[in-house]
Amino acid sequence: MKRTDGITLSDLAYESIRTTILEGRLTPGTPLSRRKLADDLGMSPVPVGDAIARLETEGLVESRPRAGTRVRLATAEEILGNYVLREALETHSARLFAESATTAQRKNLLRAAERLDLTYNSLARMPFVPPERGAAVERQHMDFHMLIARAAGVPAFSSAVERSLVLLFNWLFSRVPAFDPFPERWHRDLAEVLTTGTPVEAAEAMRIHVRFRINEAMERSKTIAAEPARMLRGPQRAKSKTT
Amino acid sequence: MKRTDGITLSDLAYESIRTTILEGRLTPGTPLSRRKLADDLGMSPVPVGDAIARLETEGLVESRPRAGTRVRLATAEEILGNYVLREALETHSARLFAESATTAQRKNLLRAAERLDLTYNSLARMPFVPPERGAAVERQHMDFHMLIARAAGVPAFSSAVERSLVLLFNWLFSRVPAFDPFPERWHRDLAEVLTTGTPVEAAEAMRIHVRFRINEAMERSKTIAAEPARMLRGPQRAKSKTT
DNA sequence: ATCAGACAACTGGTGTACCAGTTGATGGAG
DNA sequence: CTCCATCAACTGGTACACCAGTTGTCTGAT
Repeated sequence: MKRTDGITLSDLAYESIRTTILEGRLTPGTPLSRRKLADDLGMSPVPVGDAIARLETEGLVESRPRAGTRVRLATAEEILGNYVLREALETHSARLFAESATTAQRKNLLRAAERLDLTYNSLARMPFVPPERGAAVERQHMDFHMLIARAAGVPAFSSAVERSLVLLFNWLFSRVPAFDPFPERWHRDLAEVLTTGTPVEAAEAMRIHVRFRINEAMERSKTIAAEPARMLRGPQRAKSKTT
Repeated sequence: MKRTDGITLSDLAYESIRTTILEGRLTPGTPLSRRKLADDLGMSPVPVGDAIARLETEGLVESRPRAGTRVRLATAEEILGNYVLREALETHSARLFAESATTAQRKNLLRAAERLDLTYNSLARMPFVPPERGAAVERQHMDFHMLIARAAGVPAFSSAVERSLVLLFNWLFSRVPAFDPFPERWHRDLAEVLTTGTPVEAAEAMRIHVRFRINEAMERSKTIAAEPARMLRGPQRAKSKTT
């Protein structure tokens, strides 16, 4: 997984592009030119192409062989599929946390939950949420979940959780304006079960948490499906000649 | 994830190398030369390097920047970490199967379980298991688990399960001689719970199944840890000069 | 004004060349 | 005989060049 040795240019390009996308500074649909990126990063197109290939397997980017590469927004099916995956990973994550998190980790989680709920509640009171603010809070939300996943101390596991979350939150915060109201103590209640409940209770609490988001996301996807398609994929040419 | 368009040479190389490893025809420790592979496949080293990079993120291959690439055997920690991931994925897989598999899928699973147990039992009676045979049965075992995972019909999910299984079974069937005795009806019993039990029962049955393998694998890793290291990683040079 | 057709610019994929770093064998010193 | 410094051969990473395919625009006919 991780290069044990010094980092390569390809790694550098990968990290750079990835964080740029994750921070929302590169919105879905934006075309990415291998050569342009190479110029910006001061390297040749080859390592950039390598990095893009990696991002493609992560689903963050879509590249059609000779027609360009763009930042990708997952399809509704994909998000749904990803949720299935996420339910598997996060319920287990919650179970492990309840089983074996240290007291320090539990305290930490409770604090993070409190902060997160505060943020969401303040957002809910705002008439309009600027995009950067929305992206920032989704990132905070993601960090909350990663706090739980990382507590197990198993990199293979937490990185799998991360991949799943990245796909989702990238999708979520690409369409920030409408924040569905969250329950006032949504994350605090969850954190409380995780820190004081049994592993099974923790897993079930997380399952409910995740499913709440599924429904919300699918609800949104309906509104979305029709409208931004034109922006995301370039027009398809039918065919050339009849003869 | 999947190239929507026609396949590239890089894809071809990836598939080729991957299946070769998975079928056990390329055992861990085998050095892979980008150029040699390129010659064999009739292409240039570039797409091969691309393929190798992808295999590296999967953990099937390890490449040190200018010192060669070899087929990789996961470390014991990694296998343990992977098992955590697998427990998450497979218990959910079992739950989903119990919830929503069709009757055809259920029948299919029962039949596969029967065949698999038969194979394992016949293997257990053999005084010596030839490596190819061992690899073949592990592949059959993997197919059994994939049958469950694929029933959900969610590619993102089943491919995650597959990645996890690949890492594990690649490890398992690289060391075939010692087959721990499995319970006579090990998989048949599991399949029965999955097809007739409640989702929760199915998940728990799978959890036990997976944990059985964890213990077995960790037991083995002790015997292994000391011995094959020399074969897997080349000797490290200390340093050059004292001056 | 509309639209089919053509075209120039650009895209990603790949072949070739080159580089610095690593390796394992070799040969000489003790 | 043992050991270590040396070195030729090979490795993966990267740059550069080139290609076929796609795109969006611009043109000219209707």
